[in-house]
Amino acid sequence: MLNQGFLEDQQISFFPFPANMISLPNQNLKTLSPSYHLPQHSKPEQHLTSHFGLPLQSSNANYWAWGEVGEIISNKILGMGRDDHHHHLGVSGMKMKKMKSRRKVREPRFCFKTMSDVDVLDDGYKWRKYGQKVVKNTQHPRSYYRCTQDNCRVKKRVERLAEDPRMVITTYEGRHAHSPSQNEEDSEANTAKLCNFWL
DNA sequence: CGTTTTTGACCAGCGC
DNA sequence: GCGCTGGTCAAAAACG
Repeated sequence: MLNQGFLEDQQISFFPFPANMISLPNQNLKTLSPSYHLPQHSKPEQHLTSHFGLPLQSSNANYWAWGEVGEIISNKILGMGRDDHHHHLGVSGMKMKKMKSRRKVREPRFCFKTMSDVDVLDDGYKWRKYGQKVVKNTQHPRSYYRCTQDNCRVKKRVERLAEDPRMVITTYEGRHAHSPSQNEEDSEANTAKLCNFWL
């Protein structure tokens, strides 16, 4: 049975990503273990299927990948977070006022699963960690990251599979309103490769 | 010393 | 209402 869900009223698309769509720029590969390119056979994890409300799709590529094209309904709280300046005006973060629910904002979200011994894959963007949580029925904590770019509210969370600690689940939420970090000298190549990702 | 991470507390949503 | 759970905040600590 699927989890209650934000998915029920939206269209869902699958991403049986070809391996080359997900592969990271060469520059970044050195930070990854060899096993990153040597996936082993694995089976879809049942609890993940229900968590995301999506059947996993296998491919013969290097990755299990799945996701959605769609939107989620945000909560009705406005003025949260440091990219919103309401709380600098005397409303403390923990005493935020509930504002009238604006038009519901929906954010695209998708996730994928890779085999890697590093938790945070270098995707060309700069992230700041803002939380970590141990979720039920898992032994590895889930980490929450936010894009450091101003006016960019993209978030991602990273967790490791309890059943197979070699696997990392990365979930992106939102869409970047800017290009990946300009610090990398071959950022053009990065952008070229990653554009498949974010479009 | 500016930026990022850590970490416990807080919050909202859900099920009962 | 209460308790559980996942997501977020923010102060302090760590980092470079």
